Amino acid sequence: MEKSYDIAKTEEGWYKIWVENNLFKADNKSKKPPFSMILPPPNVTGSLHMGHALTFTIPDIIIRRKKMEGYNTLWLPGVDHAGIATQMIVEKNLKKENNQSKEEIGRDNFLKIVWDWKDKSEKRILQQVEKLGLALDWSRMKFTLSKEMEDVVTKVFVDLYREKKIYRGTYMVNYCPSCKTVLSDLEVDHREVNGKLTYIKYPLKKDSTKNIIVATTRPETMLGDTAVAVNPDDERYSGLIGEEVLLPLAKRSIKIISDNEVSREFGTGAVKITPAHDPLDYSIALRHGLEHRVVIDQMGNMTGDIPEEYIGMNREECRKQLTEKLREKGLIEKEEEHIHNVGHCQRCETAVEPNISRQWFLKTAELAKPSIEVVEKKRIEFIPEKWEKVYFNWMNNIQDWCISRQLWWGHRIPAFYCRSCNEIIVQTSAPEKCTACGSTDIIQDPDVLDTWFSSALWPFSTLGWNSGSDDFKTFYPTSLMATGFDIIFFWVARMVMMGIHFGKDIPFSKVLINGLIRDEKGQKMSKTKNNVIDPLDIIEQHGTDALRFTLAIQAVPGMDISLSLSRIKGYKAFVNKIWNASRFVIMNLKGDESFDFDKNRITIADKWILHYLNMTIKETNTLMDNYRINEAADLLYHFFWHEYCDWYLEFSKNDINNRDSRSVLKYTLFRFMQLFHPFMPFITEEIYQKTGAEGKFLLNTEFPQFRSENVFTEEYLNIELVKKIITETRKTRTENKIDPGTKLNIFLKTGSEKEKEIFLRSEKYFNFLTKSSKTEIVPDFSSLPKGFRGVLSNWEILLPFENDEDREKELERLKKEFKKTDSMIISIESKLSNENFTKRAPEKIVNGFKKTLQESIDKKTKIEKTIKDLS
RNA sequence: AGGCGCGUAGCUCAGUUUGGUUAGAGUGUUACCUUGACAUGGUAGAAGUCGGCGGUUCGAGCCCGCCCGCGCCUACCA
Repeated sequence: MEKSYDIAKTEEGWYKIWVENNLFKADNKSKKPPFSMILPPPNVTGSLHMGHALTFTIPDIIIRRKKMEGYNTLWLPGVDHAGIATQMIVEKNLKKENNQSKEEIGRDNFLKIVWDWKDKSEKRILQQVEKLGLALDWSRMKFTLSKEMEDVVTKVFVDLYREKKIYRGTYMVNYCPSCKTVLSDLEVDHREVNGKLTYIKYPLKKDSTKNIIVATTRPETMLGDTAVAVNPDDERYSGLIGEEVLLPLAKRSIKIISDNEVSREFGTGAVKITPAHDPLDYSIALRHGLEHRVVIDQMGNMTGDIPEEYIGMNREECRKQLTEKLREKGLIEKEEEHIHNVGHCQRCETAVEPNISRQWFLKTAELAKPSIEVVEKKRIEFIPEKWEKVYFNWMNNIQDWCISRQLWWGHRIPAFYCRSCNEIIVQTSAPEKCTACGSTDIIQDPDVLDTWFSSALWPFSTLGWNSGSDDFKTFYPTSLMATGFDIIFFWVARMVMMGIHFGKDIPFSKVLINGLIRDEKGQKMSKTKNNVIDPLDIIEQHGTDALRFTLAIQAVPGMDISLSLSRIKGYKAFVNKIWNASRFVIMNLKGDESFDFDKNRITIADKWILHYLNMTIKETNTLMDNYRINEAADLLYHFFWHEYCDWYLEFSKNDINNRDSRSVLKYTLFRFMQLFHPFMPFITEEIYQKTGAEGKFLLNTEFPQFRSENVFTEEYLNIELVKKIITETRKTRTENKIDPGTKLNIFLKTGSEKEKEIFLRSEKYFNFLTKSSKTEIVPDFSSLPKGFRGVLSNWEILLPFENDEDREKELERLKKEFKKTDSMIISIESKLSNENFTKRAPEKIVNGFKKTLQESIDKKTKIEKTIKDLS
């Protein structure tokens, strides 16, 4: 085996072999209990980022272990067509390369280009996903816009329409003037913007010397005003309700009305009403039967029945010019700096324009009800639980979902309109003639569905729900959905609604929520901040295993992760450590080892590690069962490095000629490879194969379980004692600057016959690890030459002085230790002298304190005596 | 405006659900060591008023209350 671990050599080969050997392939006929997950499909436009690495690694760890535990596992991969994002990119390319717009080449031609582009882009993202080593069943790979998915989407749409849950209506929606489509509420990000609050005088019609002042952040919308509203309880304006004002610049007069939704405190308490361009105004207008005047078009330019000079002008420019004009006319009372929330398009960051248009909506209230119930009843569990609240909060206030988009790339809405009689026909395939009037002049709705509509169906559409497949029967509901908190509303909530409605059951029983990946300063990663860590770079330089382990050990459920390079490097060193420890074991194996070793022929150290490993396995399983992946990773890390490598491998160097000890060495290494395999699939497989796996793969082996035959409590405690004596001896050596290479005669003293026996059984380990040429246990140090002293509870250590100068130093050190021990005794004594404590605390705790106290007192006495000796 | 979360070693973070003996990890840092698995290493250290105050308790990093600082989500105040 090579002296240092070659990442590329190991990580390149195995994935292909695993896939070729169908290791990840699910079996829908299996009698084993199923465990299934659906991969959150990455966007076809995307490239792998750290968020993916985390969201994919954690479930991979889970499913690999589940498979090893004997479950019939399925992890189904897929890719999302990502409506707006993809269309925008391809449109941009088309403009850049051919200077053409999509309208110029037409819908069909454009879509052909998108499909070509999708094929290329998909290949790239999938290659990147593969680098993570995920146990995905590629034979079941799905695409959200494939024919198969389209059939499901269409059927669902038609069914919902027939159930009257999908309807078409004219409402105020969010419109992105840049993407040129409507957006759902969720696709709008509210951001604080420094704006101006402009106070404008609207002169009264009956007496133009008087006016009512309104405050607005968007003066340009005044051209579409159809009223001014005040609160009915606002005394300042009570006499004006019902009066008319002259709308400046527009040569129209509008009424002053009253409405409870108007706040008296904000601005002047009077608000201009622009029903076509503001959601609040829209709802007030509905109540009062006000006219809608559209003055801003879908591109964000001024339009409609407005003064000539503004027509076609951009909304921001118009705001400036119009304000100037008002100022000239003396109609601006004042302008104030004003920070307010403005909706922005999530994709392109353009400020959205509230817009009235006719769109398709999904009625959500009825679907939400059972979806709330299943979480309340814990049929679906959020991990960590706190995300339930977020889910409930949204579900309880859910609004109807605007599902149509003015795009070409997506699932076309299966609605057909008769141009002769305006009949709307919703069905899975295009009608030949109108079902009402028989006309053949029929056109399909040009719009497509929100990308998230197909995503909402993902857990059952991918399993062949439509065709009643065995996959659906075997693997639905799925077991676990691992995803980020940012898409609980977008995706999780909607999957639950659709899953219950169409899948007739919850889509998954657990939702594992992971946090955000940040940089090492806790900042969000973004291209503009130039702090993005690319997982592919990390994999290239430090390996997938190191990246996976770093993510795993840091992934506290639901918490953000600050990812630092130094930490990754630290775990890369750990991977190397695993390599070298394995190298040691493998180098020492002779080929005659057996996992069926003779318990009577193994050493006390063997029993110690078997016991310790057994306990660790038990704890690991408990942690993993509770999705505490990070704690399991931490536990294994510590145990492997600081118990197995630091102690056991050192002990074992003394027992290498014992065939049964070598067997334990091989056995324990094998167990470690199994335990680590879900976290670090590559290096563990490599090492497992080197120890002679005989055609099997780690994933086919049974995950370690607690075994009662490996309980050796006494031996475990004995070695723990010897470890302490060794550490104290080493400490005495290094503290006194004894050359590490020098072999010494070491003298020990103990007050316990029992511990003396224990020690003698492990003396060889002691000699080996303390560089003792000869160890003598003596009843008394007084007849010996003076030396450095180490003190444990029941033990004393003496390392003879090389020369006399050392004595002072030694005294000083002992005094310090005396003080430390003494203060500890005082603290424990005060605790134990408290009757309340001894009476009420559990016996185990009290006894623990008592034991520690006795040990400390012993130690103190010994130090005291030693100090006297040396003085 | 509501809701959620965070504050623990120089830095980045576990541990708090279930209170219990001397609070852990990575990195950094000190001394020594090219010991035959490993210098991506070893041995032994130093380093923390667990944000502040108060309460409950025999006992609080952990439970409760208040305060300070920071972050996020939701929401139609023009």
